[in-house]
Amino acid sequence: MAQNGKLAADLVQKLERDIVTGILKPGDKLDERSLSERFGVSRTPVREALQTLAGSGLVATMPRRGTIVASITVAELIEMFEVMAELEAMCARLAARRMPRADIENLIALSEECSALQGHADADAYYEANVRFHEAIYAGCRNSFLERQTKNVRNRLAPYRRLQLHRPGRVKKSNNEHAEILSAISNGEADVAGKLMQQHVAVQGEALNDLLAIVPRGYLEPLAS
Amino acid sequence: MAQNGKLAADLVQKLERDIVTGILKPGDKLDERSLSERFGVSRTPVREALQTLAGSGLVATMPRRGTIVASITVAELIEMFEVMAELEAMCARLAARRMPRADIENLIALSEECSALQGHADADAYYEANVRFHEAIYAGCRNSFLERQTKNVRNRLAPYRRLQLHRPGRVKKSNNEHAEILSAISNGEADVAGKLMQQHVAVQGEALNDLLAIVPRGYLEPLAS
DNA sequence: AACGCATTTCTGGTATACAAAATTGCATAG
DNA sequence: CTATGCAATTTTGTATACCAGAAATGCGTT
Repeated sequence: MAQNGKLAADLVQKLERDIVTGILKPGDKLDERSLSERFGVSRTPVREALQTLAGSGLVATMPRRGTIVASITVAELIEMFEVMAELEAMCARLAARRMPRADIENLIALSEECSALQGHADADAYYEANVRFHEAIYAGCRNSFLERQTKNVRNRLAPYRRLQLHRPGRVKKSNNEHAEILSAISNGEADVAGKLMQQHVAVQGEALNDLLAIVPRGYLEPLAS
Repeated sequence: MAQNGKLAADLVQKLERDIVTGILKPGDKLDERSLSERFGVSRTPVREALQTLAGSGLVATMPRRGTIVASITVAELIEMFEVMAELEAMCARLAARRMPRADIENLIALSEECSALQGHADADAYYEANVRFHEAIYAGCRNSFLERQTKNVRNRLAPYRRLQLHRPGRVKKSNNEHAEILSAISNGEADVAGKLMQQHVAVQGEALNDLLAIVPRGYLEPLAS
């Protein structure tokens, strides 16, 4: 997609990984000089990388004020989850119609992987398995543009989605929903799969309040923006 | 969003406009030096601008091979229209639920503007009115993230959508569909509005063949990519 | 002691210079 | 006459130097 030079491309990947995995948190400052020293390159590729990341929305740069890991407002968080739910629903609908049998078998395996990690102490392990399950469905929609678009929004929401796991009972409920979605896809029930996925991903009602309650300070912009 | 320096931001706007309005066509080469001379700036802001445009997908840059106005494959074209239809459908669904009365009045005016330009000689005039009608619905969904996302995909499809108008009979059919969509939104029938919009935007069956038939060479990448 | 203004310093924005890679054209050989 | 390979030129990628604007700090005044 956004192919820059080799150095810049490397930086994009590294920074992206650090943001998505939570090493870099929303609001963290990304100083050009320190980054260039840390990676042993000049400021130019660093700027190109930040530019690319700004394009995909993972970082925000204010003119003359520097670049930070994107932190969003509560309103944007709600908006993005609303869109995310609908994008994933579309993936599920299309997957129900298009996913080959072999890939569905694989999806079953990924679902079982999630179940196996249900009570696991390491929340990250479940998170990763969960990501693989969802990505398998993205791939199943057989629309690589939709797949990229969906992954992009998911990346931007990653810091916030990660928080949801820590809510007690969430993992078990999530697994049950996976099973239902899987069944709908397997039976080719497109609309059912879409609706279930939409509800699975959407954050509404109490769940939204719970999420907002555990978002650390700095993850969200103050109201005065 | 992607706030770069003043010069770069200007360039982004200008180039974006030229691409969306068709002055720059898919496959056109964007030489850094000529652009910098033409706009009277150095290569740095030009590169930043191209970087940003690459992020939004309007241009494609291959390492050491330069930047061109993005030209897509037939497969991508189909994929993008599929997603576009669904994004606009979501806008319409939400607009049916959330659009204030005053804005609906405005939407009616825009619809009439489209109708008035139906037989007009200047196809571009209708195209612009059509864009305003659709954008009013994007705004009506009251989800600015969805609005941005939808506009982004529409921009990328602009060079191809523009071609559709030239198909005889299309404009009249389009106007009838507008009226139906408008009515559904006005009555708060979310699912109906969504379904109608999805069908209005989707390019399928014969319409797809017609579109592909009039796409000029260079607008689509050769199969060997 | 506190508030406001000026100066300094730090960081981002722009320009330019340099290096590396790719394309193109010419020359030579088959 | 054509094809292949080498060289020259063009163009991108990276580094560095310079400039401008914003934040921070310190001094003076009230």
